[in-house]
This record gives sequence, structure tokens and C-alpha cells, in this order.
Amino acid sequence: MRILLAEDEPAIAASIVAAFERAGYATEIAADGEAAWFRGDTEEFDLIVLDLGLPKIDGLTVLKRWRAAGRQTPVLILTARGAWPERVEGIDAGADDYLPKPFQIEELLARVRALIRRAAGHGSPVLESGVISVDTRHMRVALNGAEIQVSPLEYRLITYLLHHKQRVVPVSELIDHLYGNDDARGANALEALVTRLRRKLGAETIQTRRGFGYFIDG
Amino acid sequence: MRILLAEDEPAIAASIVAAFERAGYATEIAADGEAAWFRGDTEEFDLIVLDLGLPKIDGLTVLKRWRAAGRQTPVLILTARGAWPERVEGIDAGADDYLPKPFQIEELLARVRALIRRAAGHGSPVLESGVISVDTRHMRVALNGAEIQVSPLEYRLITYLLHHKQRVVPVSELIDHLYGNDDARGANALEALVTRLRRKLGAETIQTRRGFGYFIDG
DNA sequence: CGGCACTCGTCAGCAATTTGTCAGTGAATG
DNA sequence: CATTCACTGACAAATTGCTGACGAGTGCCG
Repeated sequence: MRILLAEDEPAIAASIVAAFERAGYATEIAADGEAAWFRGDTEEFDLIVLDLGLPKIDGLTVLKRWRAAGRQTPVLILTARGAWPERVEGIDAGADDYLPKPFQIEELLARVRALIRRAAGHGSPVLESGVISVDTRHMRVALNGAEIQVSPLEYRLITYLLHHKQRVVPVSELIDHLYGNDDARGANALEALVTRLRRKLGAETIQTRRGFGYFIDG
Repeated sequence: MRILLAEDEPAIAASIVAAFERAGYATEIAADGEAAWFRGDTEEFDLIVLDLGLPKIDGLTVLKRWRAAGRQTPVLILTARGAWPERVEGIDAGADDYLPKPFQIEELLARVRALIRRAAGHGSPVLESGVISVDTRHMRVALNGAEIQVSPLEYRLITYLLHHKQRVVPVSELIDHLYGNDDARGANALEALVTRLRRKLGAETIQTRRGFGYFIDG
């Protein structure tokens, strides 16, 4: 999963990024409203976390522009405590959720999970397919009911494929969502990752469509 | 997908072309502003990537001429880093996105994908005709409801024909679309491709109009 | 501090698939 | 009936994906 965090305060941004990475999301930062607007408009994210008090362009304006341009990406806005009018405006502008500052990082994570899951059209925080199931709340993976250990990157891969199950996910998209596109890594890294994950999950769970990408069947 | 790349620096052009081809886009190069203008004005592309610093005619001028002539093709401009006024001018002139140089090729690809998706962003993602259906979002092809596997080139061919179903698509247009017309490949390559695809889809699905081209009936 | 385990990217060789080419066959057209 | 255009099977080249091995980096523990 790939998240855009629009937050100008470096300390806050850093701590959120750390939490997101730990939770298995590739996170990118936009430090002002202008950068946020452009990136949200031109790149693909699974979720955008938007602070309303941004330099250059106000967060609310950014959000309105995205929606006006038809962008559907779920947006969670961060507001100052008690800034009621702002919240209402945010919801009206098309935000999917909001969280008043200051907040517990855990709460942010919970809302993020909920939004991602809602966007993917799942009701439950548990992703399943055939013999494997992933509990996104506890970050646990089970094969035939028994828990197995996967590495952080493997976890990202399997959750992304499960969120998009039955869809052939292009290799380039996977690389985006696993690493974030700041990162120029060889496509072979992904292949190696797939091989390792297959050893743990069984060879049939992740299928290849040569020339297209990978997918997990329902 | 067919992309026009207007870039005069051979080394940069080559690396971009390589990346585009890898991503499955047929790519054509225009090495100066004049060629870019002419081709963009007379041929059909799904996207144009335009460097602003072109010989003969400046990229911005080219863009303005296209827009003045009513051409809607999405345009992504490449600017020198920090060239702020240029960017603003570019946006005002009708560019759909810009990317400052130097950039990571991955980032360019991400933006290209976003633009193409946005341009295509309407209509059902499922193409159908008779016994075959193609789910473009999942990138899967089904015959009588059962999935069949097709190669990347076969996939491009079948989707193109389905997008234009009931119309006889000239061979030259198909070759353009599949290979890009720089590429001098025997017309026989297409015939061989059609034969292979027919073996998978059934002989009647793709019909021939001798001397003209191929088509799929509603 | 040193060693051990683990993760993960890179490399290289192998295997499988895709795709272009060629040549011969077949079918339509006038 | 001759000619042109399209089809197809066989082959070879190119491409793409898989995997084992290696090693750099990191964190943990005694």
C-alpha cells in the first residue's frame, strides 16, 4: 500500500512515517500544499493523509481541487483540536474521515486501515484467499489456520495482492506500492521476493501472467 | 498505447524509450520541435511527452499550437529543475502534467500511467463481443466465461479490436498500434499473431476483409 | 564488542514462453 | 486460371521469469 502524507511539520511527519512503514505501507511525504496537490493528482496512492494547515496552498483547497478533477483517492484529514467548522468543511469537500490533533498514532493507524479496507471493498480487516488469511490488525499471516512468519516486505506484497485479488497486478504497480517510486530498484528484486514468498505460501497461491504481472485467485 | 516522445537529447530519449517499451507502450521519437508539432498534429497518440528545450520550435510553442488547433491529446512536459515560470506557463498552455529534470524513470512511468488512466477514465472496463470478454481492469480474457491466457501482444490486439468493434481496422493501423510505425516489421508478423490468437479464441471471432484489415463483429 | 540470525538486493545461469521470419499452402479476385 | 493476398507450421532468436548463491546491512543477545 502506498500512502501520501501531506504534513509540513518535520517532527510529526517523521513519526507518522515511521509508524506507517512499520505497519507495512510505503509512505511518501509532501511538505507543502502545492507538492501535495500535484502528487495526489498525478500519482496513484491508496490513501492520502492531509494536514489542513499547509504552506503555499491550504489543505482544504487541495482537497477540493482533487475532487473537482475527479480523483477518488480516499483522504483522511488532520485538523486542529476543536476546529469544528474546518471539519465540516472538510467532509463537505469530500474527505472520507478526519482526525483531530493531537492524536494517538494507534488511532490514526486504525482509521487508515479502515479506509483502505473500505476502498478495496472489504468489510473485514481479515483478508482471505484459499488456504491463506491475513489479519491486518495484528499483521499476522496464516496458512491453513496456522500462523507463519513472513518478512515485512513479504507482508506488504501479500496484503497488496489480497486487496486486489483476482486482478492481475502489473509488476510496475507492485514496485510502486512496495517501495514507493522514489526508489529505483531492479525488477529482479520483486521476482526474488515472489520466489521467497511462494516458498512459504505454496507455489500456486501467487500466479504469474507472463508479461503482465502477478495475481491471487479468489 | 502509443506515445510520442519529443526529446532532442539522444541518450535521454533512448533510455525513456526503453522504459516505455518495457512498460508496453509503442513509442515514437520526434527530435525537434517541428517534427513534434507535425506528428502530434497529424497522428493519433494516447499521450505526448514533450521536452520544452527543443531545436527549431520551442516546446511551449508546439504545445500552444496543438491546443489552438483543438488537439486534446494529454501532454506531459519535461522542464529543467526549478524553472518555475516555465511550469506555470506550461500548465496555462494546456499541459496535463509536468516533471522536472532530472527525474527517476519510475516517476515518469507513474505519471504516464496516471495520465493515460485519467484520459481513458470512462466507460465500462469490460469489453465484450459474442463468446469473448476482456476485463481490462483485471487484465483477464475469458472465452465462454472461462479464463484463457493470452500473451501481451495478443492482449493488445484483442483489446484494440474490441475497442473498435464492428469497424474494419486497417492492417497498417494495427501495426502502428502494436509496434509503433518506426518499427519495420513484416506485415506477416501481424498475420502470424492473428493466427495464434484465432487458435485461442476460435476462428470466427476475428474476421478478415481481404485487402483492408480485420474486425470483430458486435 | 563479537557473533549469529535474518532480511533483502544483486547476479548469473537456466528454463520457458513469446514472437518474428520464412517458406509452402490455400483461398479469393478479376 | 493467374495473381495477389492471407494463413499456417516450423524454426530460431529474443525476451521474460525463476531460482540458488552470495553478501551487505541490520538488529539482537550474551
